[in-house]
Amino acid sequence: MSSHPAKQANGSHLAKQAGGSPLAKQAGGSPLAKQASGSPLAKQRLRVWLRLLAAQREMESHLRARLRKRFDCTLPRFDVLSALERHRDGLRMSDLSTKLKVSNGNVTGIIDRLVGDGMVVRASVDGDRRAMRVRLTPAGVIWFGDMAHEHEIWVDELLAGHDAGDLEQLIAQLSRIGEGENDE
Amino acid sequence: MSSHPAKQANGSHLAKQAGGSPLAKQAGGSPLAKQASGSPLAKQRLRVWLRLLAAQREMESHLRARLRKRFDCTLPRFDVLSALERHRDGLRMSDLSTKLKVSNGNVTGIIDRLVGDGMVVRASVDGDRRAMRVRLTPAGVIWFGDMAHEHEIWVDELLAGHDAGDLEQLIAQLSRIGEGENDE
DNA sequence: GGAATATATTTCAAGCCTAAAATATTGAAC
DNA sequence: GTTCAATATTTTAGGCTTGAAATATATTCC
Repeated sequence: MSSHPAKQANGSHLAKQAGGSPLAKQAGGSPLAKQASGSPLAKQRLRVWLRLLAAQREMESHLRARLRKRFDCTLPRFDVLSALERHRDGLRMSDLSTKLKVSNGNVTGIIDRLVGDGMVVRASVDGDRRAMRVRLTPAGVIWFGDMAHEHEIWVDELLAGHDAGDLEQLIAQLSRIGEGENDE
Repeated sequence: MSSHPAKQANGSHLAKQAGGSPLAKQAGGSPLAKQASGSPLAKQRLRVWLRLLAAQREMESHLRARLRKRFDCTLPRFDVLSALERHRDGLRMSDLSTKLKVSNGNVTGIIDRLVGDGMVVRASVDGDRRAMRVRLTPAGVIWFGDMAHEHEIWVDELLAGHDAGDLEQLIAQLSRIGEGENDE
């Protein structure tokens, strides 16, 4: 996951950018024209993307390690349980993949394992024999409750350096990235 | 990846309060007002984490799809090539895993495949027969150059809604998350 | 020099992930 | 009612990812 081009192979063989003026000439007509290619703003956006990625990885890696050591649970499993916790009446497989934004096949595998652990159950949906409704078991509810509690503390610690104002700024800026998407 | 506890079924055992956060007081009214969850600030931090995750996934998923369709390349491969592009004299396997923050075994597999594709080569390091120096091949340089160029445009598009001020804010806030880490 | 320890890399098992193909069922058009 | 497209899920193939164990080489300490 990620991508840091940061400084593309400029000076060598690739034609790439006229070379003279740093401000792109704005090749006008051609839709395939290099557009924003070397602009300072594009570079800054690239920097933001790399930072975003680094921050996400940093936090995810901490959370994954803790979840594993303390609860022998993975992040994907935690995510699924979390979604199910908010929908005690159950969710369909497709609801899960939509909410978590992962592929259908992926959800199938995660649910298989959670079923094997006795944390969730699959039930048929009446009126539609194609669909499956997935629910937390009582054990799943308890397990997730314990984990969620600690998880919140971990996140709080990881972002301890950010006060209310910082957080508000972040929410505002980050919310404009997926634009339109809104879980729940 | 990710994690949305959002509303854990707490109310039972563990005592709360995030150890590290000095600002985490303000739980408002009665002791009971602390409710089934942590302080409002902790909740807000959780919200930020979820947004961060959503934004990252959104961008990553777009970039991955484009990279695949246009260049038949994956993001991890792109990342490795990117690191190597910035170090034409080559990097050791361990340098790569450090820079990309992924495990050693992971890098081994990615490099194996890139070698198979003729985009990088492994050479022994003299003075240390344990180590391997990995370098881009000429074909790798060209391939990465092409991809990096488009990749920058894609990122530019994905963050088109953010102006210089927004970007500066984001960089400032995000930089304080990994705290201390700094690639290159 | 030789033993213990540390470093660099690979291998391994298990799980995550996607895109695409395969199944099964539903719903709509005819 | 049969055909055809859409929907819900699983399966499959290939690749990514981790943490831990295994190898091989270096270094340090005696």
